[in-house]
Amino acid sequence: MSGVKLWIQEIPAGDNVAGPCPHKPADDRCLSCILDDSDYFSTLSLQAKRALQEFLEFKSFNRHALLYREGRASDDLFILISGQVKVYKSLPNGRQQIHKLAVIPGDLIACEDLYLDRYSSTAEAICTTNVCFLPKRHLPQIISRHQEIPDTLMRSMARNLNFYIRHIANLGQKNALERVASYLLFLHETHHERNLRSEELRESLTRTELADMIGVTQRTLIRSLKKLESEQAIVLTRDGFVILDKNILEYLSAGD
Amino acid sequence: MSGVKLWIQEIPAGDNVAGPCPHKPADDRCLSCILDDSDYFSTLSLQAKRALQEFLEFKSFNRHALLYREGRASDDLFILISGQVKVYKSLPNGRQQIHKLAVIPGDLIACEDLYLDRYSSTAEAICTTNVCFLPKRHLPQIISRHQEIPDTLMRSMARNLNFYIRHIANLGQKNALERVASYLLFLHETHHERNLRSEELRESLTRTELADMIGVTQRTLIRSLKKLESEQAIVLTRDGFVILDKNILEYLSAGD
DNA sequence: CCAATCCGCTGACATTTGTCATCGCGGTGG
DNA sequence: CCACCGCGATGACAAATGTCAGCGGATTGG
Repeated sequence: MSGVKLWIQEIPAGDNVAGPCPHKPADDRCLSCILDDSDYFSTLSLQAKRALQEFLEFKSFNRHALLYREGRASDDLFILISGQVKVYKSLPNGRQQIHKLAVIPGDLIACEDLYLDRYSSTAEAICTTNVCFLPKRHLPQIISRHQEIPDTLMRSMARNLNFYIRHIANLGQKNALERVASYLLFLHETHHERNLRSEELRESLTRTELADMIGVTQRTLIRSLKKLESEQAIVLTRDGFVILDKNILEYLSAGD
Repeated sequence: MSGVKLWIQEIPAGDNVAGPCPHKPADDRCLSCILDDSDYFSTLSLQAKRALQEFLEFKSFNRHALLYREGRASDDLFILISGQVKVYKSLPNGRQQIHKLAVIPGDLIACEDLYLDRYSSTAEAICTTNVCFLPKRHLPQIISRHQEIPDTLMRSMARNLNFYIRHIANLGQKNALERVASYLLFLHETHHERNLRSEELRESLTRTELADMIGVTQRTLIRSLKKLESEQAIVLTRDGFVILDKNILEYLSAGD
């Protein structure tokens, strides 16, 4: 895999601490701008950013393009810049389970495969998406020089673990309606986390994808959405939905 | 939380590489013996082990005792020495979802809460269990001195991520029978991984706990076990089961 | 020895979820 | 403009799963 080189705005020598990049608006090809958007990487020192810059490359994917495929040699780690990526596992019976949506810039993709020879999942862009990728073979070198990097990775992995645990609890103990309500609330949170204003939450997944994420069939998903609508919790719109009453939604997501 | 100090067998100066501890049989209070059993820690250098030793403490728990409780201040990281621990999350509706069983010596417990103020789950001993715990506040110091430590932690976290992803796929896309079959196969694998010989796999969870793990009710779990028995895949025994035909089990775990 | 308890197990029935076939809308390309 | 296709949506029915009440064996403690 190969891509476009990234660069960092030159900053007066001696300025070693992290800080917002001077570009206004942000430049998609400037590593500092990219990392400033990220929860994890924004606090990296300039040196660490420079070290990353040396090995990071930039690449674009269109809808339905695969970042990587389950079973292929696992060579790279990905950092989301913009767009959305779904990561899923295929089962012997042909079904798919989406276990992760990367939507927030800075989200790390494939960190679970860091120590595996082959990717354990498939990652697919669900809209036009920009990422940078970091060949894994360079990581030991980067890590040995910059202790902030493993710390950053560990923070990201720990956050992922918590996300998965919540997902497991939802899948294991909630019925379809509760799961759908939980997902909509989750979407609402990330929406705010990204500082988006609009009342309407745009849904980027198809009904079938959403069903594959929350572990039900499309039929059941739609039944649950209708139920939420009839309970006045949400309104379905053209390509998304609006939350009418967050309390009702929370009540329905908990189940009794 | 406080416990008993661990120690390391003195080894001639200059011997800096990792190696099996000379104790035969292994000594439960000797850190080297403990770590030798672990996939992750066994390769640590002697210096790193010594650094850990300084902060690790040993503690025992009886069945049903809690290592920590969801919502309490998250101060420690745990390493399993012997016994078994279940880690679960409680939901608003009163149900529990077990997301992790620590059964193999060296298993890390609570690493998902490393960067959180409070534990996000509850950990409970399901039999007499020995662990050591490491106060999190000492980690930055240990990490800055020994780069192998974050690497070890990351390996463990990556493995956990993969385990969770598989669990999510099972919960989301398999029916009860397939999940039960998958779990039994998983148990069979860990059994071998621990070099246990007996044909009979001892089940340490109650039916209800097992149900809480695979996300079904106890009623459904038993239905599925009976089905597996009637298909000649397994035989239920006094306190465990025997796999009669691994192929049948694999076939049933895949679903078509 | 008995009572109390925990746990595995079962039947009967209600509810949820999946399956399958089908319809219709909206976009897209010839 | 029309044919095609992907996607959302629906009804009817089948299958899986949950709920609840209850039985009985094993263990524990008096």
